[in-house]
Amino acid sequence: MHQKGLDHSLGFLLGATYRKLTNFFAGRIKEFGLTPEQWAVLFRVREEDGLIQKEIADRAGKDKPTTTRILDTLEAKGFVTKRASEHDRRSFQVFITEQGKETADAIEPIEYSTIAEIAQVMSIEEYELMNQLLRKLNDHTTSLLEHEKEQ
Amino acid sequence: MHQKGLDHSLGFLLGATYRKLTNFFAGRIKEFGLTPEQWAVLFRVREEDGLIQKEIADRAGKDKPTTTRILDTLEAKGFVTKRASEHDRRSFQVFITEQGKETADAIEPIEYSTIAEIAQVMSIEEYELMNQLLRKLNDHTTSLLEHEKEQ
DNA sequence: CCAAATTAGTTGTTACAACAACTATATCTC
DNA sequence: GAGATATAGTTGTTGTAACAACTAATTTGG
Repeated sequence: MHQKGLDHSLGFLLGATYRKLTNFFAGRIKEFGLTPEQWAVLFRVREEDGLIQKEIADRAGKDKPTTTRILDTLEAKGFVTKRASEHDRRSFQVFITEQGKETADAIEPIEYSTIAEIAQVMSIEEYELMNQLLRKLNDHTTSLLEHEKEQ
Repeated sequence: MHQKGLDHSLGFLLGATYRKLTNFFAGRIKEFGLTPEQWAVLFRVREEDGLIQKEIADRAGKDKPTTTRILDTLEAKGFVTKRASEHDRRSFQVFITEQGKETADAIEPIEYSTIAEIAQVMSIEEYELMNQLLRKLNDHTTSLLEHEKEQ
């Protein structure tokens, strides 16, 4: 891959990096029958049992349709179960299953070691700084997007 | 959006940031009938006329199927044309049309100003550093991935 | 110089993401 | 408390990405 002028855009660089990192991680967890995005959602379900889908969507940074579909997949695979909420008949609470818990427990250390492996090229200070800058960018872009939609 | 514990993973942060940035930019160029990914490909075609698809794919950081489909879309919209290569009958050369050139000329400054607007939250030094770190990460992950496939 | 390997491109499939439109329920306001 | 509004979730559509399987053409190596 030449990727001549790869740096023509920040978005390009961000996208390329994200995809490679995701693909690398995907290879590491394929054996558990989960994609990185399914893992991101399962992680949130494990974080707090009984969350409703809207809350999971918010925490996972995904929109409602995407969350619905990923949760459906996770349910079909037996990693989570849904139950109609008693307080609000519009919503469903999501619970992790035994199988889901076991799988999550197995994947979590793999995630950490994968990040460690990938971040090997830089010092801890650089890594922290990059995270901090990315978060700044993320927050700023979020507010720009929200501003836009208000109009 | 709470995004409680957003930082649980570098991949998560990278993905969320990339998507927001892309969406923001998408809103800015929608009027030209192009998505950010289509723009990324058109940019490469404009960069050098007569490239074959494989070369465009490499430069755009996309795989062959994705490039084929995006180029088909660009051709259907009248931004590029394909012509069978005379040197190699397997391949097609891609050329930008007048309409494609005009559109690219209009979008390029928008891309720059969008990046400038988004990067406003940090200093030029921070921006350069972030780019450099991302590139490091990108290169390292690329080599990890290539390593993996050799086996 | 010919069979084997490689390369350019396409097509099919699965998974996400964004957006819009929709149903059902809940909340707000007068 | 009834109508307007907002919210939770689903479904449909389009675009992109990854992977596998395929065709056709080219290159390589004995």
